[in-house]
Amino acid sequence: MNRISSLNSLEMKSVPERIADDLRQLIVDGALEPGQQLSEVALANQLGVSRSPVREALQRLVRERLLVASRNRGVWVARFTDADITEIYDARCAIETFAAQSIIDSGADRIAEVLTELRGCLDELERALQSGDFQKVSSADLTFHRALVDGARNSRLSDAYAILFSEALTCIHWLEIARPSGEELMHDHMEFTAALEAGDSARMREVIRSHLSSAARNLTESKHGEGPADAPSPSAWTNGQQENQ
Amino acid sequence: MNRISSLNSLEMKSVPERIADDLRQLIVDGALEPGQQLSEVALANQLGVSRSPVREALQRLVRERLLVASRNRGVWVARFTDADITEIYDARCAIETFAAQSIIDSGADRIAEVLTELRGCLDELERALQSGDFQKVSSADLTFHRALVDGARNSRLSDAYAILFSEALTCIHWLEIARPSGEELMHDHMEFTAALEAGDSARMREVIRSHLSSAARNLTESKHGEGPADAPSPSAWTNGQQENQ
DNA sequence: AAGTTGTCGGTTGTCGACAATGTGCACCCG
DNA sequence: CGGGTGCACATTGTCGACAACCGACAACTT
Repeated sequence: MNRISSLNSLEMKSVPERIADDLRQLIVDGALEPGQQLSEVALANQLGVSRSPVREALQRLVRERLLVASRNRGVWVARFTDADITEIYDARCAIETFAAQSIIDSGADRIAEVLTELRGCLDELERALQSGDFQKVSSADLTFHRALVDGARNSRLSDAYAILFSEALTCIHWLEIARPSGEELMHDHMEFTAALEAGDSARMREVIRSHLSSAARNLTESKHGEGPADAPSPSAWTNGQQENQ
Repeated sequence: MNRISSLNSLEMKSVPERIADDLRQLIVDGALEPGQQLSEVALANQLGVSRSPVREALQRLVRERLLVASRNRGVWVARFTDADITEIYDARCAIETFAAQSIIDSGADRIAEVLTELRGCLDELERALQSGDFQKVSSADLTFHRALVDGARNSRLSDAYAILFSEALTCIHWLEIARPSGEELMHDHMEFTAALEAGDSARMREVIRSHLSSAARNLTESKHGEGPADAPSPSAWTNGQQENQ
């Protein structure tokens, strides 16, 4: 990246986008409690901008399901249920499985290309595990899975996957017990790489399914009783109506 | 549904949501040309509201990829390339395949349930084909595929699929040549049902893959030279930077 | 006392005006 | 005549203020 393009990229992001990115990071890192209400005016004052860009950022996060909105009432940090966790990991499974198949179908060159990426991520993951920094481990895990999905060269799937991963990370950070052991993590990811290297679709499917379903099970099994007390979260819709906004 | 709840549902949707729904319908139906610019002020005046709700609606459609935005320049109706069509149908394939697998794994009861739905959609599709109304055929086709995906009981996948189908319909309406023959359509959808009834995952995968890839091929093969002349569409980004907003 | 209705605080929803930005064109200079 | 510069226009981006709305509590009625 040369000097000019790096200069451009400084102001590339719009204000709402930067606000959304910051808030997303706060939620994913667990700095904002599930069920906590966010006020447009409060955020606007805090950030020194008007409500418009804040509002736009919040709407984005609502669409990413990290926030829940109730019309004329407010927005709250999403509280993920077991059903949500199952949905998220099932959806991740759908995308990863297809991505793997797609890569395998793309021929040996593409496979080799992705394998190189994946092995780099694997090294990084090992270093992160040895450092014991959970933040780094999450990040390396994300990078690995994204590398796999991005290997399918499908921006729509990549975008959808990014959102799902944010949700998953949020769940993980609030259910700290659910951290998988380092050995299991390394083992699973090496299985990924091996199955891809072998070009074995069926095995790949099984590896992905098993990895994600065990991860989901870890999350749903840990009784998340340590969550914050029931905040005045959006608990008031009378019928089957979905959340609005 | 009693009289009162039907009254409630009149004002259930927010203004931005209704605007987005209307615009989406216009785009999907082909009433708005690809590459055509949409002005916030013009739409606001036309609808008798201010720019705020219009702006929010446009942002939603941008996120659904039916519109393309360029900061401080405007928004345009998306122009789908062959690469887009491939992406869209690949992504649909990913979701439908997983949904089918998920339904099959849910056991005989769920399968029977979905089969009932699907057979209803099949009847409707046949009626639509006999009527020769392409609008109805599209709608019946949509209902069928949505019934399959919704059968997986995964709201995240269902939402993602809805967006993909809108994109696909938009492509179809602008490439009218690409309409599949009625026989092929009925045949494919009956194959779906049969494979699901048999609970045969591998066959289901193959049926979905084949149906969607042939549909995508129809779209990409028809040289879409009949599209509108090059509008001043967003063609001005200097480097690999994605579209913004 | 139970149910209904009125009021109130707080939040978002909408609006019109202004500022900032990017584009295209005419102009100027070499 | 070509390349760069500055201007003018159109569009979005942002702002502050007001209106509409929802939920909760209190007062009222029966």
